[in-house]
Amino acid sequence: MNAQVGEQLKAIRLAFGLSQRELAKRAGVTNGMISLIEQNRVSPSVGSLQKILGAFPMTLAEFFTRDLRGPDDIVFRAADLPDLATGAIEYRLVAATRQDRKMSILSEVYAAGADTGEDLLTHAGEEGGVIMAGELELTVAGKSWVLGAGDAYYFDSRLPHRFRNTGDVPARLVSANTPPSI
Amino acid sequence: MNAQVGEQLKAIRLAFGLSQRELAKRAGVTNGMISLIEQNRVSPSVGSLQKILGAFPMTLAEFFTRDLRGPDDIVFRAADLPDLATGAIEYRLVAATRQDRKMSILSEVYAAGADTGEDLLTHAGEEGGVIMAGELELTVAGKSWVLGAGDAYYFDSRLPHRFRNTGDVPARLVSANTPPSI
DNA sequence: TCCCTGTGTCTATTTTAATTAACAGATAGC
DNA sequence: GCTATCTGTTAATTAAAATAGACACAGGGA
Repeated sequence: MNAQVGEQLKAIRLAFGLSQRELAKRAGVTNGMISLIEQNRVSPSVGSLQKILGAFPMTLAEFFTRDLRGPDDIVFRAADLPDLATGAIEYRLVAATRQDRKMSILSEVYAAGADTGEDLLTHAGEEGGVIMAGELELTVAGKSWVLGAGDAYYFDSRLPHRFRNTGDVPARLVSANTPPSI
Repeated sequence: MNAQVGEQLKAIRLAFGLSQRELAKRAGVTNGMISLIEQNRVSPSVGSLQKILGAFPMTLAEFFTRDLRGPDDIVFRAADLPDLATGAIEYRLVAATRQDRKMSILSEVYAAGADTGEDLLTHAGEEGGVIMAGELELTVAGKSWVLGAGDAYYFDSRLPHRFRNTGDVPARLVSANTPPSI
């Protein structure tokens, strides 16, 4: 009789906005069983639990790891975003503490003249972003563009690339990359 | 009757160099039970499985995650970003034409009062974003927050969610989601 | 050879999980 | 108020998991 399983299942069910009967119907089990499990009055077989989780859908691995990563924060205040600054470039990572993120979202500020450097970046995955203010020069695979507010980019991160603020005011952008490179 | 559990337990037991009887003794269960589980002839209750794993020791989370260890355009000008607007919400998708994108990056503008609606959204994947201007109310799994410029969010897209501009000026944000939902 | 101790498997029994079908409380509509 | 429909809980029954104990096989020693 695992003391955690009941509370865990109930929390997930409520997060998905389902009633015991609704969940039971989708999972192909009885509502009574959901009730008993949530009260920790029975210890479901892993087969049954798997069947139930299938309704969300969610794997057993996700179920049992869910609260190991603490309460999954959803909202991150501007002041709380950790700054991974390297010199003249400010990188603020969204959901930095979240385990197993499928992507990284960054709020970036390039000071005037800031540059990722002559040694071009290459790494696995894809990345893209939208420029919010200022001017930013992007170089990918030998080509260069100057991007302004509202402009955007997207490319395969394996292509050698570089970002540089060629203007005289800070350049701001929001970028994302997957799988997470940070 | 989970087809994986038997093989998984057997592999771990052998990795620890234990016999069925030895494991059973340490776990406080019978050797016959270990035998039946390893043959997938029964689906152990999570309580029993937990008891057995306690002999290694190993958590349920570790048990179920163990084998989970397995010429495009680059720049898009603001004016060229296709607008997938639906009513009062403007969605501009970056790299819309790119094949097999691993994520979607969107530049969004919510007019005052704009709302994704009472029917909460749920879909596969993860999503996150950064608010650039205005105020936006985010509701996820029954909780609500009001986000301002610089604030950010990140959550599992399967959780029912909703965006709403509760302010009187347009709200701007950049969001990303993976795998692409658009 | 015989005995001992180890291995994993299997049957009959007991215990527990899961189902069925009912109950009581809350809410909405007539 | 009454009816309909939702919610979660629960007693009695059925189905399945867990136990106890026996079985067969293998490898060492004496």
